[in-house]
Amino acid sequence: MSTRTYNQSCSLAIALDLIGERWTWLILRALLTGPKRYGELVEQLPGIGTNLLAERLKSLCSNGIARRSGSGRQSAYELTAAGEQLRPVTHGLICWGRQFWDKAGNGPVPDRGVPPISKPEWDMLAIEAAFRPERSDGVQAIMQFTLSGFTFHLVIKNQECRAVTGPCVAADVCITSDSATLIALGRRETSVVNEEDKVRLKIEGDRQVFNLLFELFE
Amino acid sequence: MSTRTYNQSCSLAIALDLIGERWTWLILRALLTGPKRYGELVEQLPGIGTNLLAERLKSLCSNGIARRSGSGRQSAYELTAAGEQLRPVTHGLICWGRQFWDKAGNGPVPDRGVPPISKPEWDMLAIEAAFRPERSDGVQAIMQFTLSGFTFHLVIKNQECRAVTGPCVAADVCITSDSATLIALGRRETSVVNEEDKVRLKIEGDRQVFNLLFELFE
DNA sequence: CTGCATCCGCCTCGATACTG
DNA sequence: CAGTATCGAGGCGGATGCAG
Repeated sequence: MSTRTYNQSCSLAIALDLIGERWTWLILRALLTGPKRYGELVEQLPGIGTNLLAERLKSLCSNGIARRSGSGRQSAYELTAAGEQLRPVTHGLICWGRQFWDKAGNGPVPDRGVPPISKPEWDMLAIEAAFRPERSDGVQAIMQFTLSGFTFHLVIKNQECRAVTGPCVAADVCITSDSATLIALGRRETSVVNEEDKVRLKIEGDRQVFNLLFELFE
Repeated sequence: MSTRTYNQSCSLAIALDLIGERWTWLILRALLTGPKRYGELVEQLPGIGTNLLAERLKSLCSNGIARRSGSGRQSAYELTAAGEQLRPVTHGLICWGRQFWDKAGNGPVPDRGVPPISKPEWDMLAIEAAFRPERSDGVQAIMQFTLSGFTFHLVIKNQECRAVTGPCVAADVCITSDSATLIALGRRETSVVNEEDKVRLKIEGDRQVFNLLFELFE
């Protein structure tokens, strides 16, 4: 409960006092895709101690970065405006981290032998981060993804891209696949036809909109 | 030496495995203002254990984020291209952290009673982060700062702003002050005349260039 | 059943002392 | 000057307990 601090008059040190401790930024990753209940957070943060999660949430709330929404039965945690402002920074960090992936999805510091964990929820922010607004002038589209059974959709509008949990009836195209296949496609290590043949990729709807994936994202 | 890892196939988690541990980002803060020797790093990171610094540096080097430059007598640590790419992300985090300052320079998680530490070196990145490139079209200038005895200069060119340690003979304006005064000026809590009267601010050279501080920075 | 609080073993951290 | 060695304190991870 002592909450170690750098105690420096420096914006960076203060920011790190607030969100620099272990797990905190990953909690924000989860909250950046919408409000989450305590149990959902536990699920999206494999290995976190439940006590630690509770403490981090308390700290985020008392510092005005998150808050509790709803009440009793439906209570959940959501970001405040200050928390929401971390979205572009998080995108930047995600873009930076991409270069350290190897083909197997490992970082340079893998657990000995243990294969890395993967959750389709994490791809939501990764896709948002890969969006290049400067290429999207005048583009408006909704793309729905179902990756390994998890469904979300991307709203592209006003040179912004936002990932939202759940399906969307107004989607221009629905893509059913998994994150590994999408990554391989993005890296041009395979082709759309090939992946459709192998049933790792299904495209329903406007294939022109699907092709935006290659034009607007990197 | 076990280097705990999140072990997730997620760019953000991988990035945090690399630079998310305690002190690491503050080491990068120091290296983002130029190569530093071991002793200089210790000096700019009050409270870090020397063993921890050594371990972090080893880890940064082995992951291709920093490297040793020079040799033997003159050896120092500097960022690689991958490390340098963290500059905009760090600027973003600094901008985000600014809102949590109180008037006294404390963050929301201050050490009980202990006044926060301040080093003019930290202001270099803070000023860089406050630079708004979109306002600087066609502007080219060099501003030299001496804050609490520490001198650096700002090179503004091509809609970019870069802080460099040490003086610059080609500076358009030389500013002698301290960071608290500059912050108060930026917040419009005081005026240039007032601070010059009280000898907390000295401006030598082109005052027009000095005024760029209010136009190009926030 | 969800949302935490408590407890405990271990590992990281922080400070100091020491060495090439 | 540039680290390495050591050791106590505390944060972290996992299991369990408990209240609404």
